[in-house]
Amino acid sequence: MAGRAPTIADVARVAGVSVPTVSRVLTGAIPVSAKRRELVERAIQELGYQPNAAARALVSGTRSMVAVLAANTSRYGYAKTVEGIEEAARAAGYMVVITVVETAEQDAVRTAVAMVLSHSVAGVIVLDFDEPGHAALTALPQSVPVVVAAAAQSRAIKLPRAFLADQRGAREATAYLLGLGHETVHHIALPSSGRRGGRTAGWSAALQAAGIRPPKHLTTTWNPLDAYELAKSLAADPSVTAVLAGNDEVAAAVLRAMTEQGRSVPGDVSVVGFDDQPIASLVTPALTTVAQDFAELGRQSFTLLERSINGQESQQTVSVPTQLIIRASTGPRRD
Amino acid sequence: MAGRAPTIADVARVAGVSVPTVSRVLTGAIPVSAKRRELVERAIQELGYQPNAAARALVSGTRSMVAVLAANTSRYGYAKTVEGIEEAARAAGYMVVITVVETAEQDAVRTAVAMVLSHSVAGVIVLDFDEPGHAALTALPQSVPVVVAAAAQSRAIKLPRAFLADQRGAREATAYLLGLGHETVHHIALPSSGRRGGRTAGWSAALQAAGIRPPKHLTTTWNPLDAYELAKSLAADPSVTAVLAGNDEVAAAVLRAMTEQGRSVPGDVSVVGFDDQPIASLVTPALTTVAQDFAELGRQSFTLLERSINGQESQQTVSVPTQLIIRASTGPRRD
DNA sequence: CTGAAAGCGCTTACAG
DNA sequence: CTGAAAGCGCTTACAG
Repeated sequence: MAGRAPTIADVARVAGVSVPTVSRVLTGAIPVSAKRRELVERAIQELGYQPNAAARALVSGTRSMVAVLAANTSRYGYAKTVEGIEEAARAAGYMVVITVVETAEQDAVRTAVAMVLSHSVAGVIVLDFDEPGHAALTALPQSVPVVVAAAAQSRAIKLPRAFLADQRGAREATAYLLGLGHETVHHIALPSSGRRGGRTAGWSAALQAAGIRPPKHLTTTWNPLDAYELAKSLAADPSVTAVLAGNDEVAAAVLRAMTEQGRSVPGDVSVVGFDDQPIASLVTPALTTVAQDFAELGRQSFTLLERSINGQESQQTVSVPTQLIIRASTGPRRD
Repeated sequence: MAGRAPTIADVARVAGVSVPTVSRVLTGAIPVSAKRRELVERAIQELGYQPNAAARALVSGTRSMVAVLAANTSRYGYAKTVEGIEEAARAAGYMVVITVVETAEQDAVRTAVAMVLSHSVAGVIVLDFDEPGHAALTALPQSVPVVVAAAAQSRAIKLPRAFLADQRGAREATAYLLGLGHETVHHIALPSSGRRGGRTAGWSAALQAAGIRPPKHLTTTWNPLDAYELAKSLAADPSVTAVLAGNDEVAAAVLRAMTEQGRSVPGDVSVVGFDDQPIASLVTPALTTVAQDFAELGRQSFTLLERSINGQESQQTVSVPTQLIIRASTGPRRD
């Protein structure tokens, strides 16, 4: 393309000072006379000089990138978390590099981790939302600061962690449904990284607290069509009057399956989603859902990482609350 | 954290060879005897050595990162495009670093561009979906390979470009609606980077080809609630019998506004979305929509970028086709 | 095929 | 406050 980018030596030459002097005005640590400082600044302007991050990282160990390791980057919760990380990182002067870990298989995990490690990042945030994410977590060496962003508390790993209080959210939503007079609440879970996701645990806890034996929960994939098939079996069962879905898409699938089966929502059955995606208020009926602030999860994760990078250990775990948003898909049990 | 990462010098020492020899087995360009190669490989294994990408980039100019500049990373089309880019980049051995350009204001744009430039990336892909993206495009210097991923053809900028054939998709969808007997088609557009987005242009062209004067189109924001407000005004107008929405979320808003107004879909009004997000088949009625393959757009963009990086200029523009998916939200005009 | 030397663009002690 | 020197971890000619 065009000529090579200007270097610090070019700036020094134009400004008529030494290379270290330019470096000093750049880093700002060591004092430089006002006169030379101005000369240097002018030269930088004139040449459109940009410091070379690679050289800088090489010599000073100053890292200006953080990596995020995730199994996916486009699904709502994942994308929003990445967005929050990027926002906080950018505000702090870091760039974010993303690497997806497609599966939990050793090869995929190793390749991803090796890539990240070779790029001398300041730290890495792992989206421990699923098996691949969790596998990546365990494959990371101690040599780099790591924080985990999780969709649930749990896991014994000793690492700073930000998590969504989805267990509590599920408990509250379930209790709310029970309070509406439903005799039990059915649950369709999403695949998760734990033996049992936080939402499923919260749902189960709420039922048990009410003295109700949790019905067997169903587990679906990330493909809403699979959720739809599962939902049809629920729709065929007249004892099902309240459903807690793993996320809003699953909830939409339930809405549709119920409607097709001639069961009205919320007249015959109440449905609660998870996430509060933008579409949640637009489906018919508008979805009651447990709002999760993924962007905040991302921001908090970065804050934790920044602390770790700076050697401040401080608070190890931060929880991001959920909020039950009641709309039109839930109502009292009809006798 | 732990001790410093092993360097090429450590590997050389353990293997009992010189540093350049290690480098040679690493890069693979220059032949090395089988014996030493094996010694080196064993040492690499033993030490868990990872080449330092910064040092490598510094000396050889070998870049292993590509940047994506975008106004947003979490909305469906944006996130899917990034996903496609990441997938293709990873397969080719590149990492992707993302930077969001929040607004088209000079400050935001400059900061983002400077960040990217200082990180010696091999190239950059700009998501020219909106004003900030477009501003970033014009702020990028000639010194780095750039390709544009766009939601529409257009723009005179002389750069390799992959674009979604959304103009054609909108034209087909509009013609389909007209073929159903609707006298005209109304349109709610999303904000776009052009004076007039591809979808709007395609819609307008189809109407004109049929000798129909396009009604004034409405423009909404990315917030589905705004689309919902707009949709209410359309719902109140009995002459509206067919609506082409800017994307599936807008279409969901239209569905809801119509239903609330007592106008049935598709009995009274037909609605077509754009994107075919997973939720499209789950809303009620299932949405007829123009499917757009954003992931493919991302992959194609990367392929173009890779060519540019390797100095092969070849084909400058690639178009990713859309596909009209007919479901239940559209039907013949009822008299 | 292999090693000693030079150098990528920067920052950090070291002497003034 | 400032410049000459050394060195970060690598790769690329240069000589063998």
